[in-house]
This record gives sequence, structure tokens and C-alpha cells, in this order.
Amino acid sequence: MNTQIKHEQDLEDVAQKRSRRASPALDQAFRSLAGALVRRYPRGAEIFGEGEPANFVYRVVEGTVRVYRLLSDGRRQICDFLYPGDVLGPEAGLLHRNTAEAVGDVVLQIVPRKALAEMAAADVDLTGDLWRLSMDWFQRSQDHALILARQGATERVVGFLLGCSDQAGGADDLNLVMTRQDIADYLGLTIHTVSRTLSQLQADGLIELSSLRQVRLCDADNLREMNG
Amino acid sequence: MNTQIKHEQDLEDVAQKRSRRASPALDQAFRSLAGALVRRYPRGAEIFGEGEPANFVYRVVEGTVRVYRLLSDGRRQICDFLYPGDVLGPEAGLLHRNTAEAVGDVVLQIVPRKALAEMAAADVDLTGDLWRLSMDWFQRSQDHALILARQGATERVVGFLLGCSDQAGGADDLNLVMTRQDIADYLGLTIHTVSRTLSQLQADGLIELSSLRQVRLCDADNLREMNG
DNA sequence: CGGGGACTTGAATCAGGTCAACCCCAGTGG
DNA sequence: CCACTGGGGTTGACCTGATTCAAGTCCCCG
Repeated sequence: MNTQIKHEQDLEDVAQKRSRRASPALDQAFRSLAGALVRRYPRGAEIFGEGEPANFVYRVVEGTVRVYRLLSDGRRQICDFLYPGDVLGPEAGLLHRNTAEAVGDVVLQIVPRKALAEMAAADVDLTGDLWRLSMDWFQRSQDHALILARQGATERVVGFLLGCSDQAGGADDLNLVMTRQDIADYLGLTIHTVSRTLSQLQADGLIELSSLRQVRLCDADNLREMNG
Repeated sequence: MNTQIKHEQDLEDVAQKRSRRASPALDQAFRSLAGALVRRYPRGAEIFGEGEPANFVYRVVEGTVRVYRLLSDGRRQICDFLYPGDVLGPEAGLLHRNTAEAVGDVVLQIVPRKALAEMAAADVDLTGDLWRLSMDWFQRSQDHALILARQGATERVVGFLLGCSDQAGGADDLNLVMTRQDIADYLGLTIHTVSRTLSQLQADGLIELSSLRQVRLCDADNLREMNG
């Protein structure tokens, strides 16, 4: 279940990918603290759970992670999907405030929270990187809230596809790793509405669904137009 | 328009109020940097606008501030309301990413961003406070997103009222400073739905609307129940 | 080849939005 | 003192878009 793996080149690469902002000190910290601990999680495995003590900080090496919260009525809201290079787990308090799961198979670097906290307490640059990181999350969360509050189903789905495209470096051919249910729970819709909307977009010639998870954006410009 | 005022005791108090988390180093920074600059904004005045250079960092001394973003179609989404003790304005980038306005008359402490940034670059504790602050925002924003994604109109309005009550130290008699439109734009609803929902809550005997802005929570326990 | 999970699709329903009329009240000017 | 005005708020009738309910289909995997 948790194979120890090691792949120097991968770890180097990760620092560059999808770093929404460069974090040299944080990279350095991961390099010096995470040397040994790299762990693999199979599809669907829980990385940490809401309410658990936040003893570790993680960075995605490979795969996709979903971070979500459950409401009292059992409904699930996915806060974000995390991709290689993204950090997860740092909390201001002692407990995790949401749950993280592997969407497909995932490989993570792991750093003890305490060690990182001690390093940060003595290193302004590292603390500054953590600050910028959390500001980025804050920004992303606000953007997400805006979508949930004000956009219709079509805009949400289109926005999601465009986001995936950006994530994949602007590619027009997307391999969605997540299920329709994941997408729905991220966009605040039902699985039915997501499915219908995708079908409609295909009917309109804007996308092509070659298989369940393979989406081709036929007219990215027009889609961006629709997205506002 | 911008009267210079000074009220030592007020400024001391502010540091304690609604500090969702103590920030001693940040308080200290405000104390040492903001000595002179305290400014009053009249009802509706813009404090800073989306896209403007973020040259200052502010802290609310008195009054309520709304922070919002506008969509391409002109709709407004209020991200948050800020109350005495809350900080606004720090950005990871160079520009403000949303607009801040005075809801009623507002008094703010003002610190030059550059001075604060220089202080932070040499002070781990201060940078750490900024980090915890942005983590709090992130948390709040995620909570907000959850509400927008998954709750019905009644739950949203009830949640808002309860939030106002908490803000007022748990009081059952609330003096809403914002308009119905503000509430609607915060909750992702229309003014009509907010109005209807309030009327319905009153009809159900859960609240009492003594005047437009005066709300009494008659059954806070039951309301909390409804909120989940 | 059979089973089951993931997905799609149609029809009925409903919550909230839209449109439109109206009220309430503070401020203003006659 | 009263009439006028305008902004904020309420309320009703109707509409629409997303959910719900209910079949189905597709496809992966044993």
C-alpha cells in the first residue's frame, strides 16, 4: 500500500510544475526534510481526514488529489483539485479542516509538520513562502466562490474544462482523471446537470467526448468567450 | 472628507476585538507604523479598487467594510464584511484583487505596504502573523464557498444572521448595517429572495423585524439547528 | 459472458429568479 | 405644515433552469 519510492529527477521536476508562484525556500525545505519519505496512495485512498491532527505536510509528485468537506446532510463539496507541485496539509491550527483523497494513484512527498514549523520559525523566507502559498489558496477559493455564487451550469462546466486545459499547459485534448461526480461536487451541481451540459456542448460542436474521460476542446476561443 | 483623528484607547481596543486569532507581531507593527495615519471614510466611499496598486494595508477601527468583486456582466459578489479589528489590503502581488468600500461611516488605520513588507522581511513573527491571517481568510472563504454551493436560501439567510450575532458577541438583537442588496450579494441571492426569506422567518416566529435594520433572533437555538 | 459501477437521458417538479406593482419613510422644497 | 420625490424594501404572479425521479445505456473487469 505505501511503497517507498525514490526518483530524484521526478522530485526536481515537481518543484517547477504548476508552481502558481515560485517558492524557493519551501522547495529547499522539502528537499532537505523529505529526502526519505515519499509515499504512494492507490486510487481513492484517504491522505488525511477532516478533524485529524495535522502532523504532516505533503507535496504532490504524481497524480491528482481532491480536497473536500462533508456537510451534515452527507453532501460533499470538493474545495480543490491538486496536481503535481501543489502543496497540501499546512494548517494554521492543529487539525486538518478538510479531507484529502487520491483521485487516481498518487505519489506524495511527506514532511513532518513539526520539523517544517521549526524551520519556518527560524527562516523568514520559508515563512514568507508559506504566506504567499496561503494567499494563493485564498485567491483560488475566492474565485471558486464567485463561480458557485454567480455562474450558470454551462459557464461552470466550461470554466472547469478551461481550467483543466490550463493545468495541462493549454492542451486542447484533456484526460479528465476525475469522475462526473467529482466534477459535480466541485462545481456545486448534480452529476446529471454536468452530464447534460457536456452532452449539450458536444451537440453544439464546442467539445468532443471521444470516451468518458477524454475531452477535446474544439473551439477554445469560443469557450473562453462563453466563460466571461 | 478624511479627517485625521486620534484616539489611543480605541486603537488599543481594536487589537482585541474580533481578532479571530491573536496577532501580537502584527499588532505591534500597526502600533509602530500607523501612529499618525488614521482616516475616516464616509458611507459608501471606496477604500481601494480592484486592479489598483496595493500601496497600503488597513485595519478597521470603527464601522463595517464590504469587500467585493464585479463580474463582467456587472453583477457584484461580496466576498466578506470586515469589522473592527480586521485587517484588509495585504496582497501577495502588487495589485488589489477586489474592491473595498465603507458600508457605513468607517475609520481605518493605514500602514504603507512597503514599510510593512520591509518589517516583515526582517521579522519571522510578523511574517508568521501574516501567514496565519491569510490562512484565516482562506478558511472563511472556503466556508463561504460551501454555503454558496450547497445551502438553500433559508439556510443562507439564517447562517448570515447567526454570523452577525456571533460578530456582535452573541447578541440576539442585531443592528444590520448593510442593505438587503448587500446581504443578497454576499449570499449569492437576489434582494427579493432575501426579503421573502426574512418575512417567512418572521412569520414562523423565529425572528422579529422591528425596523428595516433591526432584527431580533427569537429562537437562536432553533435557528442554529436549521443551519446545520 | 455476465455483473456492476459510471454515465446518459427524459419527464416531472420545485426553488429561486424575473417582472411588475406597491409600500414606507426620510429628506426637500413650497 | 403638507405635497413631492426617490431610494430602499416588500410582495405577488409567472418563468426558468437545475434537481429529482426513473429508466436506460455503456463499458470495464472478472
